[in-house]
Amino acid sequence: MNIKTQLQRPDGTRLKIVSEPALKRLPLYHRFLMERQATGRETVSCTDIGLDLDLDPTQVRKDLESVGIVGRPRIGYTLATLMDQLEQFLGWNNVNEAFLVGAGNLGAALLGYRKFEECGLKIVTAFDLDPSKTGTRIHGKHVLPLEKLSDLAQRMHILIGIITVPATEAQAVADLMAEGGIRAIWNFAPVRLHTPEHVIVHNEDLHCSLAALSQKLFATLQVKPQKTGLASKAAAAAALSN
Amino acid sequence: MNIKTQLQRPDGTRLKIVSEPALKRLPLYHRFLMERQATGRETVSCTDIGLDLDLDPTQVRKDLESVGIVGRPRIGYTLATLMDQLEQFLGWNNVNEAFLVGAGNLGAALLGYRKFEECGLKIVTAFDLDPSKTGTRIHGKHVLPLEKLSDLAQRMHILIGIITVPATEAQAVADLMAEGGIRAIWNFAPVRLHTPEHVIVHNEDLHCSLAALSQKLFATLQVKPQKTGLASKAAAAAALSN
DNA sequence: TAGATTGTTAATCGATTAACAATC
DNA sequence: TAGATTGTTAATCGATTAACAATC
Repeated sequence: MNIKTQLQRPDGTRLKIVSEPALKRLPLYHRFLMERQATGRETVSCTDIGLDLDLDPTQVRKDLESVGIVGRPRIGYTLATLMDQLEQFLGWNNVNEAFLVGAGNLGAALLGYRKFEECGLKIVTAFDLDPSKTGTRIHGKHVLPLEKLSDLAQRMHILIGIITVPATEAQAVADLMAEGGIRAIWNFAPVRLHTPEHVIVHNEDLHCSLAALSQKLFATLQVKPQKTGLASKAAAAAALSN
Repeated sequence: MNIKTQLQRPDGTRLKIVSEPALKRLPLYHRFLMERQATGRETVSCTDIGLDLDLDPTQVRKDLESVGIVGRPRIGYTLATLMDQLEQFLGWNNVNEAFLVGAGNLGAALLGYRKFEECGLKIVTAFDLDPSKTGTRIHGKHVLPLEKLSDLAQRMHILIGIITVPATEAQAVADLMAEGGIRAIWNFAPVRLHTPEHVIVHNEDLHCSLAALSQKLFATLQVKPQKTGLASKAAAAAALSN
């Protein structure tokens, strides 16, 4: 079956294919709707959304359409309904249990981040190689020895794995996850992982992201020399002389 | 001046404009080269790189070309030279000092992450509103009260700010940063920030990223029912029944 | 009704991929 | 020389933006 065609779910509902850029915008829309809900308004237009998020209204409309959400000409979308539909589509009403491997600084931060649960992600257990960490709890969650991962993942039907180990260990962890039947890996280690075809990897590579940031900054400093204050002028000059 | 044209730096060197996707791949190339260096080989071809990173060789070549790196037909690129050129372009030989605001879990994790320094990012100080945190040190770095940020940023010519506060406070922090002459914000809070035109924002929104991941997982489970083991079949079935 | 907003099709833009000549 | 690999131009693909009719 072509991935481009609309898929049929077991219950007959159609599953729309939404492009990744569009997908990443949906949570932004939802967030804006929450703010707007506080104002008491009951409808929104794509113009409203686009204005706040600095996006083309047409793009917003296309995104909503791609998810199968329809509005009413002249009126826009009903706020509450739209929020529901987005939550539904994003799966925020369900719970996906996940394992996290690597109870270091970053791992601990993710374990302590409660907001993920609102997005349907529940990190249930952490794993680590370091015996000084295993057996402890971090933010209330058990840290188990790594060798238990694969077996437990299978028995608990865990589908999502989060990798926050150093780059050198990441591939080995990914292998264990694949072995345990995990189907999606959220990889925070700065390496590209090789996995079996049915295991998808989503890279959160802060190094790459940082490279993009520095470069954008550098380009900006070149193109638009600051015009506002002495201090900032000096700063820009200092940066250029690097 | 059109941002699309090649820019001229004060020293006459041309500054190439590289697309963001390409930019984010450059660190991956560098990483592969480091691995390869360990094997003792002295040259690489785009095919080698593409094979390891699962990228089209033509794309690799285009990326390198866009940065102004040239190779030799039939030979490829000299490993050491290529690494140097990438580091040069990415600015990893210089140091960019940065301020971080929000000494919570995530903030602390970033403060403790030494690898950023290899990429030219040095987080020099942290800031927080919480008086129980200010005055302390995290991973050796001072945590100062937020009100000192703007003034200090100006005096130290800090150009990069990192935001790891809750969504509700992020905009206020961004305003302070802009006031302090900061020109680039790495924003980990799940909100879109509004900043003056000359301040660029790079969003690292894990919520959005998670949405993309869950959705990809969901789509994969629909399209390719697992064929390998009983356990994983059960897992997939369980997920579908959600 | 008039006008704002959706729905939908077409145009543009940019990035990726393909093709092929140049070259070491 | 022969063949692998770069350099470079063209084709494809997908996402964004523009245009405009339908509609409440």
